[in-house]
Amino acid sequence: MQQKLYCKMTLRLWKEEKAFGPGLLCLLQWIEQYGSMQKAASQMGLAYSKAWKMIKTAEKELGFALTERTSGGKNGGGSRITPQGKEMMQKYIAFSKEAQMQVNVLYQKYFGNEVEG
Amino acid sequence: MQQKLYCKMTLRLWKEEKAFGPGLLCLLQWIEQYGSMQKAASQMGLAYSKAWKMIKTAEKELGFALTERTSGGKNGGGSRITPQGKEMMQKYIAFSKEAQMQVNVLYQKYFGNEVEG
DNA sequence: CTCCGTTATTTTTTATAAAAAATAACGCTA
DNA sequence: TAGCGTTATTTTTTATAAAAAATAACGGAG
Repeated sequence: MQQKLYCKMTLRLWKEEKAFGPGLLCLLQWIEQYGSMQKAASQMGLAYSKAWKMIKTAEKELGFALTERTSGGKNGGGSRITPQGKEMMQKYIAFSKEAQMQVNVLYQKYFGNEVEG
Repeated sequence: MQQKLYCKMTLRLWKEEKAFGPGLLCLLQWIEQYGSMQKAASQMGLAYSKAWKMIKTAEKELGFALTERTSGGKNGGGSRITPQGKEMMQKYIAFSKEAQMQVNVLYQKYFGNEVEG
């Protein structure tokens, strides 16, 4: 049996550059779990330098810090999510979830009777 | 004054590979206007070979022809949109439009009070 | 049969994005 | 002071995507 036609939706927040999207959300979630940018990037199969640039760009665009990062010290330092960062994550998750549900309904309305194959 | 935060939504239809998206829609619209893949691609600043691959992939995934293409003859041939292709375009446009409206409402709900700057 | 302007297809080149690597800095510990 | 494990940053390399180029085929007109 062949795979059915389906719809992928992506929501990205922009200013001059991309400010927030699904990749960044995922990265932040892993940072939250590990307390480390390096471990988070590694978990995602992402180059550390890429992860670092994503966060740097997003924070510049948003105008506030998503993470608080320290280097050096007992365990070498680490990263943690700021309250504003956490709020952003929660809002984006809720926004995406609700949007996805609505789009699913619309997709059924327009493409629900597509044959599979 | 700085640009405000806003949201970009993209809707892509998939099977194994990407089957339909905003780029392909645009390409088909220019083909409809010009009756030529070459002119349409040129209009979009797109390489002809890329345009050709996009259509070929989409038609393979969807399982039906979006365009009917002829080469040779009086004016060298050309491309026209099949009835199924036209229907696909119309459905995708309506789907996107309605989804965009709903997402705009949601965006306001979640991010409508963001400061600009 | 040759010319024309298109589509069809493959190959080569270029541009872009990502990864990898290398180095520095940080600040605590011992 | 040296070592550790992290973040910070730049440079180099690699991978991917797109563009460009080249060639063939098509089929009607002259």
